[in-house]
Amino acid sequence: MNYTQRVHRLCKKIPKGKVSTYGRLAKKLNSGPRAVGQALNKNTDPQVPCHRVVMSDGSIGGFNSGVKNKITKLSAEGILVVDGRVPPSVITEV
DNA sequence: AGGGTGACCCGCT
DNA sequence: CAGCGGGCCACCC
Repeated sequence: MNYTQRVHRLCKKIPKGKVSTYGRLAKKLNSGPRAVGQALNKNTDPQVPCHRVVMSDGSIGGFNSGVKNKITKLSAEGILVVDGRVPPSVITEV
C-alpha cells in the first residue's frame, strides 16, 4: 500500500464530528507533516474526508477550492467552526 | 536522476 | 509575544 493510501485510510478513521491535525497523523504515520499534506492534496476521493484534517492550531488551512467550502463541510459534519478554526475539543488523536 | 513544490511543525532570535 | 528560518517526508515535472 502506498503512503498516500495509508494517509487516506487514517482520514477515514477520523470519527464523525471530530477532526485531526496533519502533525498528529504525520506522527502516526511516522512521517513528516508535509507528506500528509501532499497525500491529501493529490487525493480527490470523496470517501476521504480530508476536510476533517486541520492544522495543529485548529486552523482549517487553505485548500480545497476555498477555505469556506471546507468550513461548510465541517459544519455539515457537526463540527463547530469559529473564525475559520475548530475548538480543541473536536480534535482527536484518531 | 535531480530539483522544486506543498494543505506543516518545532526551535531560535 | 511575534517573526523568521530550518527540517521533516512524499509526489510531480
